[in-house]
Amino acid sequence: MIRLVIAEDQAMVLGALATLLGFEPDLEVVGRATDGDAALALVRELRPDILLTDIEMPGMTGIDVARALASEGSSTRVVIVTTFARAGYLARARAADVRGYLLKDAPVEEVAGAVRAVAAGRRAIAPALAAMAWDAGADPLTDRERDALRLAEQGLSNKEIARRIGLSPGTVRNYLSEAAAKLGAGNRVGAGRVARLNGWL
Amino acid sequence: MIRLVIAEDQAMVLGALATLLGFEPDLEVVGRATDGDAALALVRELRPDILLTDIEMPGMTGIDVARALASEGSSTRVVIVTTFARAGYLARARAADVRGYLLKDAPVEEVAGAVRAVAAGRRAIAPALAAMAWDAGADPLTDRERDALRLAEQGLSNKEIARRIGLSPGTVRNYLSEAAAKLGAGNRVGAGRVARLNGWL
DNA sequence: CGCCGGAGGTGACACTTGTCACCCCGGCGA
DNA sequence: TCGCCGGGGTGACAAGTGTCACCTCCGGCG
Repeated sequence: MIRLVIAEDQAMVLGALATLLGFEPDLEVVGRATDGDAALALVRELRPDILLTDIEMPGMTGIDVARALASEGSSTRVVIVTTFARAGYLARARAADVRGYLLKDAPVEEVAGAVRAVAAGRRAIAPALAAMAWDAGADPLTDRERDALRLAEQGLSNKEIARRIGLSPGTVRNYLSEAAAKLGAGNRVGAGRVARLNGWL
Repeated sequence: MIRLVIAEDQAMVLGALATLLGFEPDLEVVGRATDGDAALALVRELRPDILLTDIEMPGMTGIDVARALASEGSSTRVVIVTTFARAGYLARARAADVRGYLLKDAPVEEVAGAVRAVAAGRRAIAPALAAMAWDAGADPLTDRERDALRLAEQGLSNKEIARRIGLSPGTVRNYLSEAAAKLGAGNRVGAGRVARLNGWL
């Protein structure tokens, strides 16, 4: 019997997934969470074989949870199920020792298959993802550039961004200009789009 | 027996929903679609009692489909299930004669309830949504402002936006400035954020 | 010790945006 | 007919942004 905790912020999807996976004879859903912090607590308490989690959730992301579990040597293996096919997410997931990465585009049956594969010590990466990761390359941004870009995305001016991250406005301009150049965009807005699309923000 | 077509672009969610609703004794899922155009074709062909649809899908949105059905006097009633609690979406849905509007945050059971209510001629609006629509007010943007904002969001310059929508760059500046003022933002980026958050884009 | 490299900063210049006042012109109702 | 919108446009100015060359500081490291 494979014991499973599921974390997913959309209650409807969580409920549906839990119910369907519960029908599988060899799977048992022992816990559910609707945010990252609850998921982490639940995994620590229940020590399931597998944590099946979304990435985008209130509080900790699924990747944050995976990283936390990895760093404390938890025996629970993590499978990520997410909406977004973004190369950067996959890269970060791999770094957090995530064993499975599926898209919500996939049929439900695939989830059960992936859970079994990962429980058996194998990996399960959606093929579309694997291909995309190949030709996407690594995140070219530095931490500072990422910070600046995240704020620029919200419409803040150089001056305001500078105040928030404790740099001078001129440096912020330089960073954003540099980021746009790296990402092949003409300005901060385009740079933000590209970075977000690739899962680099 | 209530006959149902479900449209939803995430195959996993579509499958889960269809399976679970199929278990309800009084509901029958007669068709599934993963994009708006397919959903419209399917509804025309099968004439179900209810179309349960997401908003954001490739091709036509769920609201577009609802509008098309309403304009051709279809007897199929539309229930929307979506991720986003955006007042503008709800307003447009109402204008398209949509009878139910739920969030994926809600538990699965609510969907069956809403489908039954709508099939019986009643309405079903998620309470959180109803409240939000109340204090959100109407979309303050003109069509031109919306067009310009949509392009500005992607990082295009005034000149490029002007070329695409056939106006002069100066006018585009005026529109974006006006839009930002209406939305209480300091610049086009902030204006884009606010508009998107409210479902006005 | 001296040098290097990277993080951060400055200043200058061109270009883009934001703001505002004002113009043109094709309806449309009085 | 007049007048008065309202959509679209112009021009000017201030502010913000993109680009680039060059500077400083500081922590390694040969």
